[in-house]
Amino acid sequence: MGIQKTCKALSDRTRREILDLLKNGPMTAGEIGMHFSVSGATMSHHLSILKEAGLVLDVHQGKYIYYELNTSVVDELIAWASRLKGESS
Amino acid sequence: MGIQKTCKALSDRTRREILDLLKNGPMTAGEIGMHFSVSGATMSHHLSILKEAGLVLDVHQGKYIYYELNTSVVDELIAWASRLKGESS
DNA sequence: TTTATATTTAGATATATATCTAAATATAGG
DNA sequence: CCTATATTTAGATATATATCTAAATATAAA
Repeated sequence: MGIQKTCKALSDRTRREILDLLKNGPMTAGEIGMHFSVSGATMSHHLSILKEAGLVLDVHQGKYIYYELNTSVVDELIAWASRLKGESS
Repeated sequence: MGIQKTCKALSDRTRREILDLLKNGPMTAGEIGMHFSVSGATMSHHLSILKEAGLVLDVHQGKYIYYELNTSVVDELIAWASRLKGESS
């Protein structure tokens, strides 16, 4: 958590695109991976960074792990950026 | 410009702190540098990345270069984050 | 023009990161 | 238990980045 991890997580294009995908609702790691031309291991790496940053939550469901967007951390980013402009939120 | 350069620029702690300093108004590269324990060359590097991202503007004034926060790029970041949540702005 | 100050650029280096393949772990179903 | 599928972890590698010192550029002032 924290703005450091949030910004680092967002500094990679693939990870931002993962978040864009998750706007439409939770997806399994495999489903997410199908949208990108990277190995499963690389996808797992990106997901773990997004999870560490709190930008996604993971829900274990049987054989699958569903990932979903965590908007509260997005709100924290917006709040940080707003303060830069001297605004309360 | 673009969200890629913006996020990369924000992914470094020193650069975020520079932006925080600039909330109080424009400062010269030297003044900014005095707040950090890095060389002038390193400070110049950070300022160039912030400038490339459009997060700061530079105003040459005689022997000095004043840097100031460019809030319009901060607005673009906020807009991008808001769209992640499915909001218009 | 010469000297001093402000800032950037060049070149080097150590650390961080994105990626891969191969192996390990977890769960489901026969 | 055994096999198949989903995902992660381990280890390797190439690129990117943050930092430094030294040199270059720009402007001001003597």
